[in-house]
Amino acid sequence: MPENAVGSEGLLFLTDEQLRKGIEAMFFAYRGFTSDPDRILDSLGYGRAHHRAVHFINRAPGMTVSQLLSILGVTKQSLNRVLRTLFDDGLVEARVGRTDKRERRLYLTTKGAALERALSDAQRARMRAAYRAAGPEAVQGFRMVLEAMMDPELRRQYQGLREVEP
Amino acid sequence: MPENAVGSEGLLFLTDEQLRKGIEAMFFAYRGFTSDPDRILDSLGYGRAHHRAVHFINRAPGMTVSQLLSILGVTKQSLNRVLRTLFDDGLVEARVGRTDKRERRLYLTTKGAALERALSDAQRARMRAAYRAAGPEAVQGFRMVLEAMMDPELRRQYQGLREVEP
DNA sequence: ATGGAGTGTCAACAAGGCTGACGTAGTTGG
DNA sequence: CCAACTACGTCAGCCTTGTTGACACTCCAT
Repeated sequence: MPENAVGSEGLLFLTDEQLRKGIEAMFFAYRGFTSDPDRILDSLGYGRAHHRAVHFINRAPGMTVSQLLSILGVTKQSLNRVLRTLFDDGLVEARVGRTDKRERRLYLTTKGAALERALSDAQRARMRAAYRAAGPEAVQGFRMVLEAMMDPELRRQYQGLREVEP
Repeated sequence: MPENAVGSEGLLFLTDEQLRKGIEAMFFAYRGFTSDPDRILDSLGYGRAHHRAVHFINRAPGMTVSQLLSILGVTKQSLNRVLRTLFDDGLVEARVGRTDKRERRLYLTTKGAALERALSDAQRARMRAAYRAAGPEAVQGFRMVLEAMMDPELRRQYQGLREVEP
């Protein structure tokens, strides 16, 4: 891309035009990013909120409700509406905390894990294709810019997720 | 980042773990990406939908309603609700098309341009900081991956915006 | 045993998507 | 010149997902 050339000393490349391109790239790419899971979710009567919940419960099984709340950054009323449908449909189950019995530890059921897999397969396929098309160094850069763009608190959530014992 | 090392031949890096990291990076980064404009919009009683409209009208002044519809990917009823408030508040004005009088060409007013500037300044500041932190090659990679992640039709929208004559 | 934390729930509301249907002005093709 | 189509607006109604405020319950910790 000669017209898009980046100065080798890395000072002149921060024009408003470059920044605007980056902003629009985020906008359009995010649309693509969510479109495949959205189709699956739609066909099942779910929305993105369900996807997010299922994703992070799969990511860190045994998570409590308030941990999930803080990751998702929504109110508990909002999350609860979603969690309830997931319970009712048998995708997620809650087990009472062992040491603290007020807590409800969240787990995917077999059925929930199947949905999670379907959703993430779709999303990974797109991500894989994009990674392949762009190449390894591009992927490195992609991740670096995204991490730098997060709020510090969110960056901690991003880096600090681990499995929790019930 | 040694623990994150990418194989120099670029074949082994597409593990599920790498892909999952990329997916979550998109999720958290997008939250950061929208947070600064969101604060400004909130204080004025607007939402993201207003931001998107104002952004693209600024981007390609003289755009018709249906062009904007196709870029935003929403229904006209939805867009109209937003446009009406922008007209009423004097941020956007519509001029009847010169050759085709059915068309309404959209322009920002001085006031609208001021809001657009405030919003994009905030967003650019974050983007600039992320770019600086990540470095020029990272920016290149960032853009490449994002472009590869877009739907082909959206990619055309992304690349093909230009100013339109009324 | 009392305060506070973790959770559920009810009610009410708003933004911003959607569909379907209809109207009006203006353009275009036969 | 008229019929058909296009661009746009609008009304009505629905859904998801977010919000606030209030209240109740269980349980942990001091």
